[in-house]
Amino acid sequence: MSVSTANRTSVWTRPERGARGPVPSLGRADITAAAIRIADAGGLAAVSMRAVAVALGTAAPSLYRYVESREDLLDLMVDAAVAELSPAEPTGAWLDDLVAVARLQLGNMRDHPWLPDALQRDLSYGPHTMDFFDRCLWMLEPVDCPTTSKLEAVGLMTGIVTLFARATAPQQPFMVAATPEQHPHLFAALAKAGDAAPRDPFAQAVRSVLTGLLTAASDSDGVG
Amino acid sequence: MSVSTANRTSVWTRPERGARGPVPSLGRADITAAAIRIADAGGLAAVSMRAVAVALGTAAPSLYRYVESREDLLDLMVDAAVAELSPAEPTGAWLDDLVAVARLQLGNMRDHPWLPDALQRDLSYGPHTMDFFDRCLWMLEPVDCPTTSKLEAVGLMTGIVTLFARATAPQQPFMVAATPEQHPHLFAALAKAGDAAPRDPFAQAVRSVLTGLLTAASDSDGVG
DNA sequence: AATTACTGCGAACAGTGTTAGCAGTTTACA
DNA sequence: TGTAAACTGCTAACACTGTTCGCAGTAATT
Repeated sequence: MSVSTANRTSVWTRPERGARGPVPSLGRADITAAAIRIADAGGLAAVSMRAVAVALGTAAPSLYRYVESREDLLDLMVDAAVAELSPAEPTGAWLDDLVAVARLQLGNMRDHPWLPDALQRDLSYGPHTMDFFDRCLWMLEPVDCPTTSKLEAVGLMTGIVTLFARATAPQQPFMVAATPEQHPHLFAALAKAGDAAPRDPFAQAVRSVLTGLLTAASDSDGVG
Repeated sequence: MSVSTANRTSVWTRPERGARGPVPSLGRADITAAAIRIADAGGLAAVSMRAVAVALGTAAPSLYRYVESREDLLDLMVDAAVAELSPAEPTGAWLDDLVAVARLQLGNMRDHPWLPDALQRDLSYGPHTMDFFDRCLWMLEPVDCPTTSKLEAVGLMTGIVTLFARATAPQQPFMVAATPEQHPHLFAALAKAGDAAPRDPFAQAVRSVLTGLLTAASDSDGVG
């Protein structure tokens, strides 16, 4: 018996190779590794089928013997990247455990800056991602709340990590000039920027959201 | 005098048209409107220069008389969409004000499902987006904390809204089958899904993050 | 030995953003 | 007014993308 959320065909359900023809010179692992190397260097946009192919010394159409589409390849990349973060076992302090997981994720996205982009697709989770979710749910065992909420919370946590990963990325958002007449508050804010760095907005945000979502929260709906 | 965060050339600094040639048959507003119409119907990927061009009865290269690149067009689209949300004036209750703003944003992203995608580019903010930031900072005037933190908080709020906008979108994340042996906690969670819907995770998350980031937070690092 | 199923890949297709360059049009300046 | 400068609109084209077709070669099955 097994439980799944959909039955779309994906890389994970398709066998890696048949048993009839000549032995393939590549494997999904090779292709995935090459793609990740390219993405680490040049971003997700640099991962074209042709680029991956030349990195492997073959031609682009050959890749379609191993992968059904570029989307498949991106799914493989995500799962391979998620495999790199190995969260510790639960200690019982679920909030600390999950904040530690979030820190791991942030580091993972620093190692692979393309990861946020790859995550925001309509992706299909692979086995390592499933392991990851399972770990997080294990950590959340002491929490008494519906399991759907726990999954939601883990998903939102991951989302927030991507937000921070993006925000810390090299490029700064661009603004047209702010004038004191049209944008008085923004002008004031930009003029005296750099007052004092907040302590740890990342952990702060993660903790806030997790406690907010997973805690009984008697007076939280306020003005609704 | 003015304050800006960068001096990259962008749509906003370039004049809409010169003063020498024949009067243009289009304007940036027309092109932006057409592009938004296409994106509303078919997503951001459907917004190709050629598609926008035929929607306007012209050829693709003509658009480059009004816009320097597709990125420029996307920047215009974002600013036009942001212009549609007109947040109320501050009431003094900053948290409630901002939660209301977040709700407006969420509605805006429901009207324009491409907005999350367009927002997570390396975009350059236009005048309406500046107005929006200014409004938010105005709401945050009663809060005593560094202005950089306020800007960060508004940015993070917007990010969280995009996460929810995506999560509520039609497509469901896909998972390979979860087995009780390999993923015991995930299996249990998926098996008994649908216990009880949480009350309002959106407002919950927004409130949590905002208070977490903007409040003096005497005991917020808790168990750490 | 024949069949079947596979691999690897050159050629090609439909699509993308973008540029070159040209004819025609309007303004600015002499 | 005449002329030069600056602009518009657009056809053709370039370099790129993901992907499919179909063919030659290879290994396992029957």
